[in-house]
Amino acid sequence: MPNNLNVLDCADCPSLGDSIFCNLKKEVLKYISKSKDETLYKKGQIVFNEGVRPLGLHCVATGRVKVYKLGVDGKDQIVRVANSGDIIGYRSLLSNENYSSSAKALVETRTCFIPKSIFFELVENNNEFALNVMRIISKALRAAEFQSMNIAQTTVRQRLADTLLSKKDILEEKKGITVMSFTISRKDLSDLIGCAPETVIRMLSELKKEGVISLHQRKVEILNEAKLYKIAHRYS
Amino acid sequence: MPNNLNVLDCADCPSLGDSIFCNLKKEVLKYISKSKDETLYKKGQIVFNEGVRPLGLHCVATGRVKVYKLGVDGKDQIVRVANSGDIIGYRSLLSNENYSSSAKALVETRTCFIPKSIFFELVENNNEFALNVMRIISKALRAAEFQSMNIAQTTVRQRLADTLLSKKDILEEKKGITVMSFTISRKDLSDLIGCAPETVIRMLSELKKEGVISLHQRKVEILNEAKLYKIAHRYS
DNA sequence: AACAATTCATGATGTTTGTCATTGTTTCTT
DNA sequence: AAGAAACAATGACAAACATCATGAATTGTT
Repeated sequence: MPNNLNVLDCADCPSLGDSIFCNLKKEVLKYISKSKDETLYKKGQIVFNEGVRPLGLHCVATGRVKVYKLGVDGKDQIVRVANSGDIIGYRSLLSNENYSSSAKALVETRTCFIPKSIFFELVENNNEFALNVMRIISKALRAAEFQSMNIAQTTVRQRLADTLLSKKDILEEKKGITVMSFTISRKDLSDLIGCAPETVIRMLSELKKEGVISLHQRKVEILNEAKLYKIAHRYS
Repeated sequence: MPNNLNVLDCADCPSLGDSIFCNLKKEVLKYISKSKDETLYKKGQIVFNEGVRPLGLHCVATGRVKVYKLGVDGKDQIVRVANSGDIIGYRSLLSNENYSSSAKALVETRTCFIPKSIFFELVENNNEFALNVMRIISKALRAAEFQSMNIAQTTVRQRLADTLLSKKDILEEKKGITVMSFTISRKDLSDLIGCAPETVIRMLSELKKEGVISLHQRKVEILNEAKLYKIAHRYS
């Protein structure tokens, strides 16, 4: 069971700058802080479940959460990965529907829960905030539409390369040198890409043989970024 | 070249009730009408092109428009089909990006163009309107996320059945009896489903052999709706 | 109405990817 | 620290689908 805390003021949140709350006034932030509920999720814990009625907005303060749809026989589809500063569950809230996806903590994660009433108060009375929300959904929509085309028209190898590149900003230190590496399970990778885990494993082995990446347990390290771009057919 | 007209007041638009403008006051509608620009597109004409900067909002008054992304070598991906009352191009407008997809008239289509400035005036000053827009994007996002999972996890046969069912409300008259039929090219069907046109043709032939549909040129008629549901794995 | 240009339809073939089975490895639990 | 459970890796095989080629039908154009 997740722990409930109630400490940090939104104004002091380290992720404030990256969030849709970035241009809200101090007093508004105080008001939100009073009504919010901070929660700590351990790795693997569920933040919310598909099909359930949303009661408010979840905001990732620290950690990482995967948002995924339940597919046929355990074959989930990861819709997006939310990092600190990101909000989750806003789509269902806005269209007044039950959650169309579930959310699960990928690592230890701290979230803030803002009740539905407060969220709609903000949306309805604060233009800047409403526009921020619209921009967020717009970008999510662009990404989702791109993803459909991507799955329909590219090979697993291409998508894998693309996904690895999109994760490259998650840097890790290794003997003082910053390397492009990150930790992810094969199942999560396959759920992101939209294929069977075995296929991901095969493609990873292939890329490893080609010297493009190295693998140590669940840690993937990018060795040849340029080649990865070529494989992904991305030129940026 | 599309014809420019300027006649109908938004308040008299037959699609008003189905649109995001449905709960705007008469005087607001008059104000929009004054600034808008009505255009007639013949079948196959482009409404806007991917990569171009949006200058305003397009609203489909009558007709049907496909919104699609350019994929690799001519393999487009249809994002959605907009009917009368639907708005198109709002996503790019809101996130202040160039169009991420193109729009083309599937049949003779009449649209109204509302300049960017007027659209943002409405969004910023009219809460009801802003919420309508949010709901529209939210639903589009839900659909797009579902589509990703659908393409990743279902067969072409399933998706074809699903797509045919989703078009069944486009009824046509046949000797006085209302039948579930509609006209669509194989290429458009394949761009919707995300596969090669030959595969769609094969699956259509299969369904025809099984007596589930009948084909007369580009007209598809649903003969056995129940079986189509079964094939699509939809139980609603 | 006749021609050109698309689109439809179908077959043959190859690629990509999924499924199932097996073994080794890692991680979790007690 | 040991046993159980989950995950990773790989092979063999099958299914789904794309591609290419060809001819027929349809549509658009003059």
